Amino acid sequence: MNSIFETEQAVTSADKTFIKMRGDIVEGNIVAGSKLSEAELSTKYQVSRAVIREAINRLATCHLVERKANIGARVVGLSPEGLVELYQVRESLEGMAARLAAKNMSVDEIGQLKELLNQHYEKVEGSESYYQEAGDVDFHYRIILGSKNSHLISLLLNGIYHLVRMYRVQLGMAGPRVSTAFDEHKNIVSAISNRDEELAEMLMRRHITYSMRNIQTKLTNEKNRR
Amino acid sequence: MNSIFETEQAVTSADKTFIKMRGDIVEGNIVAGSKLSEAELSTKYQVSRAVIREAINRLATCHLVERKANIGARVVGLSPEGLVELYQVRESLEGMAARLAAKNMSVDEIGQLKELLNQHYEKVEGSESYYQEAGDVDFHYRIILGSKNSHLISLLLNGIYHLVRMYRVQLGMAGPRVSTAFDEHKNIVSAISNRDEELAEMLMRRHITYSMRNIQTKLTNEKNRR
DNA sequence: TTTAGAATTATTGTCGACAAAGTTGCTATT
DNA sequence: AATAGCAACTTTGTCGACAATAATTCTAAA
Repeated sequence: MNSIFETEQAVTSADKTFIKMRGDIVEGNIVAGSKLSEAELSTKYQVSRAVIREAINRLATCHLVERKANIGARVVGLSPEGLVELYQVRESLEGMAARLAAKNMSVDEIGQLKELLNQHYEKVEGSESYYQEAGDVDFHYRIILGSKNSHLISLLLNGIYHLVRMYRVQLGMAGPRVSTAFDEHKNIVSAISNRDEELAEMLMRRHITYSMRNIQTKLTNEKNRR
Repeated sequence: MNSIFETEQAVTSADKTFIKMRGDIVEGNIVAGSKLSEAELSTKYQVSRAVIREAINRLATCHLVERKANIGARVVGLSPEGLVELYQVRESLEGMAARLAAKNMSVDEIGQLKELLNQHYEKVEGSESYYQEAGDVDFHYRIILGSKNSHLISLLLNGIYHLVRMYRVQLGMAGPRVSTAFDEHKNIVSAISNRDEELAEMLMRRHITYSMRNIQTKLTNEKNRR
């Protein structure tokens, strides 16, 4: 899926089911806001209800579904408000991640990050609009991992990022903002390279804020079109 | 336990067991770093292994235990590094919470917050060293709730805060810093009251950083004493 | 016709048993 | 005596059945 790491190796049946379901939710195959029937899913994914229940619990910890006792689970709904809330958290956590990355990334890792940036540049130059998704995700992933803070990594990669992807995929975030985003990435790397924690955090926060505004614009345009 | 809200009403058996276990882990009745045997816990809490498993899963989402496939779960270990990582996340999230609280709290809520502060002041004046725990937690809770951001609230209250408490309880955080902290609280409320988002965030971040340094000091003193 | 209540149906929660994987300790060979 | 491999045992993972709770339907009274 995305280049660097397929870290999560599913060993147990619940693992696999969880990952499948998560994909189906993010991609919209299981529609946002819909109710999840354990029995139904059990036949659909060919596993017992026990593993479905475990999968649902894990999805709940990613904030991809919401569970209510004795009532059941529903897929989270997508809304402009939800998007804003999500990005506020993202801004906060990734800002900190950038700060810590500036502090904790090895020179080697920073070198690789610059290398990645060069690859992106070539893609942008060649105006292959490839860039957007995978590249951007890759960039952010490296910085998050560079923070070396396990809590942060877990919250972002196992939690928030799938919801972010869900918004991106289902609201069709392709859009421009490519070259702009590239410059922002470049400046962030520069700050990290200079070990300027403050600046790295600030730039990352701005970068994410801009990105949110970009999505919001599309969201409202989408609305007006109807 | 803490004054404002006993929001989490346990309806199902797994809920209750989860809450009991969480308490036992935070209090140290189940010792940090120890392995959790499902069978053992099953007899201890008088419920089936299924509900123990569910409870353990939820504990894992709070980062209170770590699960490995086909091997089992162990209670998280307490370490200086872990504490630092935890507080970095806390700084980031609660900073954002304070910022959003400055934006989103109603004048009424702000009034109540000031009221709370007055109560604390009386306690501090009368040199009842009551203050520390409950009061501080209460203060932070209100601001977090004041952010009106459901992700933030969930991450902090259902997640991080129990781990924070675990450190506090098990490393015996009583300590001074009472009057100092009180002034910091006052300034934060002041910033929120003035709707100064930037300042509120900055002050909250500092407040948490100081608090971490305070704990760290004790941790190292503790170490040297041995 | 509408609504309150009871009976029925469907869905989630809990349980004990079995399957699969991991761990430990023994045996045999070098 | 040390180690590799096998066997017994322990622990976690998965399953289907039953219990408890919520949703629905039907009936009866206003």
